[in-house]
Amino acid sequence: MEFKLNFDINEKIYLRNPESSEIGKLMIKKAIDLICELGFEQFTFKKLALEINSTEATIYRYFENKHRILLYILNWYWCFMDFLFTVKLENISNDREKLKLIIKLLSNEFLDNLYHNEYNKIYLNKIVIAESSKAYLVKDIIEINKNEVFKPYKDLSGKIADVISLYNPNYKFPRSLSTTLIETSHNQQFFSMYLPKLTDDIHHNGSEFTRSFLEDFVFKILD
Amino acid sequence: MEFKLNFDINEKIYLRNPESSEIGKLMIKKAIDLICELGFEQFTFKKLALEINSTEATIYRYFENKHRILLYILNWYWCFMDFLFTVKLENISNDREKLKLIIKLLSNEFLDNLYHNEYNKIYLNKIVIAESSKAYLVKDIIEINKNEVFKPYKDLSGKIADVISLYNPNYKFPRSLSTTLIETSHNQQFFSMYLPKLTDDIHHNGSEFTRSFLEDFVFKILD
DNA sequence: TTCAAATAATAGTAATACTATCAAAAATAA
DNA sequence: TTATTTTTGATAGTATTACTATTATTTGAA
Repeated sequence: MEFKLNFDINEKIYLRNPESSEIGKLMIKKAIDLICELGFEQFTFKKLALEINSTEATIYRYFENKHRILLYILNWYWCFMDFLFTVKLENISNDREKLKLIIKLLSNEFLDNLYHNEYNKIYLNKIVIAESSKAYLVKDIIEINKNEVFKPYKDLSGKIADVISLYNPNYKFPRSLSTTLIETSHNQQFFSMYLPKLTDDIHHNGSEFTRSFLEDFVFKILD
Repeated sequence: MEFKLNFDINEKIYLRNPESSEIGKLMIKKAIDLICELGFEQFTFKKLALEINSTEATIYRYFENKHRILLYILNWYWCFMDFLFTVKLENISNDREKLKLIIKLLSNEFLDNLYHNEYNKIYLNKIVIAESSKAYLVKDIIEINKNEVFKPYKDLSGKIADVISLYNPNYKFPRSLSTTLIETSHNQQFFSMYLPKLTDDIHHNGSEFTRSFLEDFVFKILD
């Protein structure tokens, strides 16, 4: 049995909700494929239009620009991760185990085929690793942030910070440690793939290496 | 007395060495100002040409594209940091003090007016924080990396890793910890400026906060 | 079935990311 | 100093991107 996951993505990200039509859903699906394949810089609405047998004009009715599509995809991912955290952590009472599981999820061992096969999760993952920082490293970050488009990321980071504080109430930097975990999981996976000299991943097993690095440092910090 | 710092930047980054002419030097100087002011995405050769009272064609004779200018600037910065590390660490025998100083330098407390006032170091710093990941988060990273354009970054990271290993020879992830320090120093400073909820920097003093977070982080991991 | 909404097809504009040409100016070598 | 090479400035041009606008057609909901 499969479930259809649906998240309420912040309305300010889109002009028309892509979930509200078939072409809208196809748009997101193919955008994930294309951004993964071409990289965000080379990704254009024209190429996406071609892919979905439609026109640029149609896409522009859904999204102001390609940055908004990236935000939409990342928001969906963050909501998905939040959902995964909720589901997978609820039965676990031990805070140490919770942290271990969080790190496992951040290192992308969630790629099981449970839930929702609408979007290609492997592609989604590559996008998160290689493109997610481009969502916030923009000149108009202040304006964009006013629309709460980073709320799902902040919520997710907040949840991890809560577990950190539960595990060690005396630790002074739960939020910063939380974002460091998230961002470092992306960085180390990227580096181990493309710039391995920047890591200690001698066996080239990216996500497994990242997991062990993150687990080691989190517990050294919190114990 | 002031010194003129000169680093040998990898020849594959440029078509013609900007250090070899007045207009070339002005090009880099103004590129730093413009990238800082407009952000890398909005920065164009046309705008830079206008700024240096020249033409796009002239700039294209020095650099293939704007990504190469970014790489040039970052290479200069990494060489500069390497130089700073060498100079400031040579008198220090205590490895713990060395690590502390490294963290201080990574948190941008190097903005003294010693050495070289050619480039605006405050701007340079903002570029490193907000734009440096765009140098490697590109689709053609594999091709680009073949030209050794990230060597200064790898060397710098390697030096930090060496100090880490000297301080604690049993620690298993010196390189990954080193890059995590570098990248986290950028992230936390950016977040504390624009997305403060992602940090614990309640007093909004960016680089001082980053220093204390990283120092706590490193010594809990290594002690 | 009728009517509003969404889409496709097409056109067009301003800006970007280049490439090419050639004359003028500057640097350098004889 | 003049001659020669190199670099620059001025100009032009192309393909692509990032949009906006218009209208005819299709779809779908009342």
